Amino acid sequence: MPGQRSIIETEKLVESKLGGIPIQHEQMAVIANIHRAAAAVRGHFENSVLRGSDLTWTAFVVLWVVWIWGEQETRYVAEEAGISKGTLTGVARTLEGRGLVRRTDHPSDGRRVLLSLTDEGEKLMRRVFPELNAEEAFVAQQLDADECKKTADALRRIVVQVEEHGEERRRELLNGQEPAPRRSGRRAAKP
Amino acid sequence: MPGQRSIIETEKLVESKLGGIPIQHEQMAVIANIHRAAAAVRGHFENSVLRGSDLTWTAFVVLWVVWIWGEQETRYVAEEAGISKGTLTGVARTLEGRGLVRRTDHPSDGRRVLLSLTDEGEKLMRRVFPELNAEEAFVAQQLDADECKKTADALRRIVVQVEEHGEERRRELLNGQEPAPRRSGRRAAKP
DNA sequence: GACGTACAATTTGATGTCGAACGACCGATC
DNA sequence: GATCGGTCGTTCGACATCAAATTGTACGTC
Repeated sequence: MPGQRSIIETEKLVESKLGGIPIQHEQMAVIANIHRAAAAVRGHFENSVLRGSDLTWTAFVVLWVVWIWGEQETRYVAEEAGISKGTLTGVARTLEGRGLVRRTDHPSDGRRVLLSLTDEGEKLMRRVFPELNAEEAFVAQQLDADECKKTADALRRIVVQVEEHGEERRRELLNGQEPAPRRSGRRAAKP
Repeated sequence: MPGQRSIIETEKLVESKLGGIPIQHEQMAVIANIHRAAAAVRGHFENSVLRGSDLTWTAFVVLWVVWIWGEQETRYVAEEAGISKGTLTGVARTLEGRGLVRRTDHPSDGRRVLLSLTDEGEKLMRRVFPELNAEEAFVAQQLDADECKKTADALRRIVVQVEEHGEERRRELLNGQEPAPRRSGRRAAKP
């Protein structure tokens, strides 16, 4: 999955494909590498420590959030885990089916649902998390502590940039037009 | 999606959850941020320039590979795009249905299939790629060229580490046991 | 208490995601 | 020219993924 082709060669081809339209090379490279790294790391985790417990990366992240922060409303879990609330419904169902999490009705608000770990879920996380952290150290082995910090900081600034200015940017790009609907997704019922 | 909670607070909780087992903090932070950044950037792309053409990020990457490198065997496209060959089959089917790519039998090897862009696919990429590159520049706006380079390099080293040593590492972790089967996936047919 | 607005999670439909099983095919060897 | 080990893309099953539609609840106002 690391570009089998050289970066230089790729950029030359991109230039020629576009016939002189200027390209932001450094930005293109850093964004491409973010995706490569995320996929490679996720794959390594799923095929090492998560495989034995039959967890996907997403399922692990959800468990992690509930483990660290305790019983939480589902929308906070979704936000912390970085997935949509619709996705969380499915993931929570899977985890509930395996006896790792529990759903509880909110004591005072009938709309809300709380997620918490079962004893088995707690036990699993106490075992799996240190193993996973060891793999985090493994994949980042070639970076010293300072490089880790600087890289983490740069990535955080990208996240902040999208969070703070992304929505406005998307509005500007649309320039007044209504956003195109997504092709997939639920259709309106006939009345 | 950026941790609503503070890093410091999170780390304290992790410590207490584990009761003294030491954790690699810098590595944990950089890996967490890689995933946050990848998800945020992908979401921004899909909701800005890709939305109008009804492309997912994966579909765009596949188109990009075929656009830049020309007609290619599917296994190379999958590798360059960073997805499994099974996934590529589905994505290529979708793109073929929209008239953006074409499948061609390999001239001398009946097992292989070649992917290439249709004229419509070419036209789409000439229009969409510069737009997407502009969004790459937008999300990386807070990083100067040098920071982009350093960050891209650090991420590349993580990818290389996993590619070069991941498989061996996973073997060591198993320590001679056969790997656990994945729960999902095709089952063997009855004989 | 009926009504309306707002917000919560779930459902839905199309698509992506993986690894393993599978069938078609290649090339070599006998 | 039959067999055999290996490779290629596809199929399969379980799951993840999103946004929009939907259902249900909360909490005002009248």
